[in-house]
Amino acid sequence: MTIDSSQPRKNVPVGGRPAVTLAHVAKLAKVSEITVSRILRDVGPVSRSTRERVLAVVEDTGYVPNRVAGTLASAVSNLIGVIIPSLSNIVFADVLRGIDAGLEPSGFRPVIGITGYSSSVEEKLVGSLLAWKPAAMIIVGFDHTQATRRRLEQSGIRIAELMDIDSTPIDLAVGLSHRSAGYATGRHLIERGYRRFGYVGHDWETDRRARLRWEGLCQALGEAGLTLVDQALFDGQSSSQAGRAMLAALLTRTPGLDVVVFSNDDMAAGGVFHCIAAMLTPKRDIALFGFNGLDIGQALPTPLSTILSNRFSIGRVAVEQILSKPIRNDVPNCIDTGFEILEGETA
Amino acid sequence: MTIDSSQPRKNVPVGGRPAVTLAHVAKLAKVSEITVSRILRDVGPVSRSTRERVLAVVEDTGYVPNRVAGTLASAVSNLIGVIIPSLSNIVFADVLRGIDAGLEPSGFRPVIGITGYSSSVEEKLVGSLLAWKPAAMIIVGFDHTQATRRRLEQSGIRIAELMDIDSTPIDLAVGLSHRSAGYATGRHLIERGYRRFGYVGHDWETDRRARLRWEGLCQALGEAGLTLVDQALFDGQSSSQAGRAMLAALLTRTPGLDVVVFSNDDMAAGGVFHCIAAMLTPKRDIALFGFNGLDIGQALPTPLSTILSNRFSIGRVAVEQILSKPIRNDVPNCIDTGFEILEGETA
DNA sequence: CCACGGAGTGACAGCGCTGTCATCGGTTAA
DNA sequence: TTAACCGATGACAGCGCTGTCACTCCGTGG
Repeated sequence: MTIDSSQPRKNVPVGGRPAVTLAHVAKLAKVSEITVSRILRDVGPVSRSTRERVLAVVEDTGYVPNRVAGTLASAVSNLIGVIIPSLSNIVFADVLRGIDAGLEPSGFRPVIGITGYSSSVEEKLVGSLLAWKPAAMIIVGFDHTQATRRRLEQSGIRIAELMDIDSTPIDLAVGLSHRSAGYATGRHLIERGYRRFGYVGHDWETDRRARLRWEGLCQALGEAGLTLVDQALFDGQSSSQAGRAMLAALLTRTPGLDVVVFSNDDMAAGGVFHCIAAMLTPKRDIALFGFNGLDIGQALPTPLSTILSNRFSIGRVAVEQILSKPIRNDVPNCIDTGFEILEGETA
Repeated sequence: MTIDSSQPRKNVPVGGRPAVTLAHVAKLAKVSEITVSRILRDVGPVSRSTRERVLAVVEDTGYVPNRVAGTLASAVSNLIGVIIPSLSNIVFADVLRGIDAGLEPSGFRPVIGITGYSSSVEEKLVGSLLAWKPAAMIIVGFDHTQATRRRLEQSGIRIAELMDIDSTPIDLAVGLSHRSAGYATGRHLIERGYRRFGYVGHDWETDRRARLRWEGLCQALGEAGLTLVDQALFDGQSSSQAGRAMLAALLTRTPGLDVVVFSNDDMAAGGVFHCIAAMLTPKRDIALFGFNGLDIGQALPTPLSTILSNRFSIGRVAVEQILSKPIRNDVPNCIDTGFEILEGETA
């Protein structure tokens, strides 16, 4: 079964044959285009016999519906814009997994953009993704430029801002309170008897959430009449290597610390490695505490004491919310996916 | 400056105001639509004054071009379909990063699909991504169903198959020879004097590349008159936890091994953790070797001996190839991104 | 026997943009 | 002076699909 290509057509992939269109299928099945369209979308009444005949032709020709045309005609897209800061950090990969998992049954597809923590890149990405008329937009964080925020608001589509519920979203926020998580870390460690706190972190200009946790921690310490004795901040993105180096530096500079809180598990794993290399036993010699609950932390010789953030859920819940209600909330809505202290063996 | 919405229009996002269109901008700037289009795409001759006037209106109205319509009209899309098996494995996240990095300057956007290592899911994804008429398709691996392969071939667009150059691609393959990497592992370890080899792996029904490396390893051993003394395969995806448990099991079952090769760094890191917990010194008591060259392996107390695969490059090179030449190669082309032995301190 | 309703189908007009060809002054070379 | 030419602009016809409305049958109930 071949395609009539007598009429001139544009629909020719750069190096290939003309693509099969609805019109071709309709002609071959001797029905109108709209009938084929109805059958493929499973809407409206169609007789069994016509349906079967048409589906046979579709099968034969290998027809692939053109969603670009379909979206233009119906103004209903099955794309979801997704903007994340980075893929180097497994946390965002987890969120993306959750998004994909939530999207999977619905047939929606994520179009992604990676900002590299730059809000000007984010602004460009928002424009370029919005140009595809996505059904919704999912974006990590709240650090948008004025223009970004305006565009998102004006788009009219549903917007989910993820990770964080410490600010007011445009439409929907899904995440956890990083300030509370930091506070809980402080309370937990104080209750376990630690008093001389150190902190090892990474660049928090780009990681506002790490900073929020730090603030929560300081608040808990303050309420207990304690302070952070010393801290070492790595000037760059988090990594195990950085955590290892920073802990080494901190312990040299300020001996006598009880416990060191890390900005996240990557950094904390580095801390554990430093201890092993320096013949220090975590907890007995120095307690260590992370954030995120990554697999790697739990596989360490001494499982890391940390806080589990439900990254996967954050992505998934956001998608479920968005798909379940195509119009925005009247008032911005925050969904708390919570966190959980993992006792571990390092604190 | 407001939009004339007297005419009936469909272009109304589910809960919002009508969107600004080219026609609006054209009317406000008192030029034809095509002129606005030309200005925005920066094609054809346009006088300085018109350009400025139009751009001012664009700015004022916050006009966002509709790429859906543009793509339909011009048959030129700026989407790239990307299909990967998983995001839990940082390796694929790295490839995706490379893809994004390569795409970044060009304005192309990746639309992603995750198969979960299922080729029937892959088949569905290929259909659903092809429906968006992407400019090209990037897909990890060679394990496609017949139907998937046919569709990809017929699409006419450029197709890059990543990670692996041990098979013949449809159009372009970018990756490394996993068989060679396995072989190189074997040679390297034999040269260093190891003789009693063990292997710890994960489910290789789903990870064909791990199996290729294993085959290469066995070949090297065979050529040297050696064999794999014993191996432990974890029945599931790779993880540090699995590597730790499997190494423990293997060493109990078969004492006296010189060296254990792991299916990848995640597994090998678990092996290092087991050694630490069991008071074994890597290399002195038992040598360990991984694959991938992940950051985590290098941050370990004893840096992992492993092979660096250039995941980021794989993604990036694939994109560069695809963008530099919009039509397929006459004969399938393989690009070897190579690998590099990282000596480390565990073997 | 006729009106009525619903199942099954199609004609037609766009969706918002771009490719193509035409138009219209004004400048340059002959 | 005239033809050729170029820069600047626009008219128009789609791209492939779907929303809308209309039409044709049939079976049913009054």
